[in-house]
Amino acid sequence: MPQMPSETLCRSILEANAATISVRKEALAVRRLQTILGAALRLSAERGFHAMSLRALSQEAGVSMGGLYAYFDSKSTLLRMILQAVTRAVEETLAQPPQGIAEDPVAHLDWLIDAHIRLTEEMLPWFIFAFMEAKSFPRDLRRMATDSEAMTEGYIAQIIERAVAQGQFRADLSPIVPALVKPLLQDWYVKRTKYRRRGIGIEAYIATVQDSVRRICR
Amino acid sequence: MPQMPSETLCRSILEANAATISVRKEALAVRRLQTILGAALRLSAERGFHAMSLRALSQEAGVSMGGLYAYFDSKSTLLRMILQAVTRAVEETLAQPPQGIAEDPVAHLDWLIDAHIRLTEEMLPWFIFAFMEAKSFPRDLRRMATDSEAMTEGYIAQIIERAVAQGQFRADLSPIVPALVKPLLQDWYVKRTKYRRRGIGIEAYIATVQDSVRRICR
DNA sequence: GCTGAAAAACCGAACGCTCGCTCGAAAAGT
DNA sequence: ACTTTTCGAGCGAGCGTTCGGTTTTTCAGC
Repeated sequence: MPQMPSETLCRSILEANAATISVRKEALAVRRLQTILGAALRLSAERGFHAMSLRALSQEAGVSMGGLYAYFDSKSTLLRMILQAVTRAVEETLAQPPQGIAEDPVAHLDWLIDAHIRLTEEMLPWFIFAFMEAKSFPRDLRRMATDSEAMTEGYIAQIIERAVAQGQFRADLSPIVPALVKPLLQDWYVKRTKYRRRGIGIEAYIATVQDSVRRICR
Repeated sequence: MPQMPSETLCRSILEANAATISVRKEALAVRRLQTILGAALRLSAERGFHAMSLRALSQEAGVSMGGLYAYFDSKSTLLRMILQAVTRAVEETLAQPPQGIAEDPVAHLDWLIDAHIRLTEEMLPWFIFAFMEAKSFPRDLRRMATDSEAMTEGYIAQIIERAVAQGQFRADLSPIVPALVKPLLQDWYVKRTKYRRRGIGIEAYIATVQDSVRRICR
């Protein structure tokens, strides 16, 4: 299973949660976080986060029960860590389009589709986790997830608007269209098994989504 | 919250699970099933099926613990009941297109989109449940869910193929396109809250999806 | 229409088990 | 010697499930 530089990822998680993590040595903490979070994602993928017991996590990660609690103070904090990492990754990625691309809305839209799908590919287990678990948990976390989603849709809507203003997209476009792009991006990781089984690669998928969105809007 | 003739639905569930339901009087059993399943869907919507305790269900439904077990022999049987009802509803609906519509693939596709979205609207809590819970449970149930999804996609693929053969859709259509229609149908109930908040109605949503799919394919 | 006993439906305390979480002690690191 | 990290048995709570007893319904015989 492919993975983002999970060391970088875990280091930023460590920073964000320094208050609740009692291990002081950074290098050690980062390494441990990687194994713990990796194990948590693996087990959650099987039967869901709620069904994953901390005893099972302890065994899978090779860390004792007490050892786990040096890295989070409750199971739901563990959930929060993962969800925050995912939303942060999306925000950081989409906020940094390549120089000058914003001037050509159609190219910008193509880039956004490409960047989003590739990001979810790099962090596949993280995104699958976030998508599957976000619904069944505390208010504030659910808010965070929907806010993040709204942000993505906002980007898309802005780009489309600009394209309409420049006459590159048709003017009578339904205001619902920006909302329909997101599920097309998500399907790549939500139904990942299906696409893998059919031998559909990421390049072909990206190209199809880009082409479809352009056809809808033109 | 709107609902399908839940009496009819529960009657068919009763038939299908007659073996494990110990209550003999049909009218009574159907009524009770409605309240139990209704309560189960309501509670599951809050924090997920796994997080719903049977004690909470017992209270919400106004039926004792022992009383619940007259209608299912284990919590996962309850899950099976709901999932089966949903997949059956999809199968029955899509298998019965209006007379003669199959001859015009484009009209057929419009009808399928319309019928699918309206069905999920009628049975909203059921579909939300199936979508959110299907992943975290036994192999055979997951198979059932993915098979049902594959069936829907199969219908779509067939219709598109016919439209291509008749020259109504372009011949160089990506084979990925049929897969992309399903998430557009699903978004209506998966992100239902969002659309409700924005005041987007089912008619507008259906029209946008139909139009988008046609534009992708032409 | 009434009665009474058999059948059906219903109840909820109790059971065994697993859960998230704690904490005093052992081990490792410096 | 002292701080940091790791350990895992043990705690109370809550879970799904059971089952002996109670209530309600049914219906034959009068």
